Amino acid sequence: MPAVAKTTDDEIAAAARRILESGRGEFSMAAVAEATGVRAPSLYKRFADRRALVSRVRRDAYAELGLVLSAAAKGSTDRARLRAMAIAYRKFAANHPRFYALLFSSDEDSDAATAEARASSVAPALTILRRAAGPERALDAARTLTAFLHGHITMAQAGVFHLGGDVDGAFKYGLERVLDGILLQGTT
Amino acid sequence: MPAVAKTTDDEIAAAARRILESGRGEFSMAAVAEATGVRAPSLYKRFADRRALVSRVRRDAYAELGLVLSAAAKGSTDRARLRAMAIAYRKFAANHPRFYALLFSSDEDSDAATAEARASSVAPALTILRRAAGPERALDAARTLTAFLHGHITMAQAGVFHLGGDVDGAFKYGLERVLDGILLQGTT
DNA sequence: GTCTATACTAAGATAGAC
DNA sequence: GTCTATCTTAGTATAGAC
Repeated sequence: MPAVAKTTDDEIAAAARRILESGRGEFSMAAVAEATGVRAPSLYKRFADRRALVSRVRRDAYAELGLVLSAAAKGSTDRARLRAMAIAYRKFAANHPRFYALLFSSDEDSDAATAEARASSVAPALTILRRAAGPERALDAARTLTAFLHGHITMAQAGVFHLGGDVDGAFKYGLERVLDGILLQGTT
Repeated sequence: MPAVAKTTDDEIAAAARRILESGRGEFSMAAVAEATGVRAPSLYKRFADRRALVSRVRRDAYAELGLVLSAAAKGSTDRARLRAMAIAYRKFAANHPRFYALLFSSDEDSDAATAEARASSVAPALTILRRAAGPERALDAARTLTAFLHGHITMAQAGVFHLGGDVDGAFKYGLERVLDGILLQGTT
């Protein structure tokens, strides 16, 4: 019975993610194999190459981020909902820095599944912004907010902010100022 | 005369930068050596290891960005000066993507020289923001603006924005909204 | 300071047996 | 599907001669 499966695609992807999050660098195929309980060559029966595995993990990351954002979209006003989503987004990145970083690694990973996972992770914010920033400005507003979030997170992780001051405070201040800018007047 | 110098620290750093900007990945010591016209081992007489060379190139990047920003800080109002600096910042990143990326690679590169180069590159913006956002909010405002810029640039480079819409337009819109948010009322 | 030569490490990927 | 064994590429860094 050597042809019996010892692992699955899901297990391999989960192991890759675990290694990514625990380590300080990328995951290697050898490390993923060891964590999965098989030898490295066996991985290539399930994923064509390392890129394919990275791509799969990236899709998982978009999916999980989407769930986190949807769950966070609570509040009595659009502004409150956006604020809650922004804070959840930042928390997700802080809890899973390398998993999060995968979302923005430019691997020319332009397959349809990834694009769809990405689009659906932003969808709830876009729905709110169509109301709160206007239908024709919703996309630009989403990009403004996301750019601020991503920039703040990345810079904090890179240690660029260690010139004094309170990073949490800077984030809260910046978030309110960005919301001030993108939300229509009268949106509380 | 084998003890005659064939190269200098500056030449090595310049070659490393060139390779970084032209290639699609990191620079290798071997490639830097070849571009400099010496053999790889010779580099280790001038830079203790690869980290030291990366660190040097990063400092150069901060210095050059600082010059670009200072030169761009023209305009009849504080808002116009900040806008011009933001556009120059984005252009710098677009022209030298990997050189720019070096500024945010977390190498635990916390030597004093780097910190100083970083601080001085932000100084002109801080001066303006002390007036335009208030002295006690200048630092937070600078971080908000920089986070937006860095986030937008990074996401564009990663290809995250290819879901339709106009990236340049999104940038201009976002920049004005962030300026709306951080500038005190009455700042034209 | 520069060189040749080489040690060392790491990683991705494949061939072919079972 | 999984394995052992191996190929290949690539890179950092050092030893010791000149």
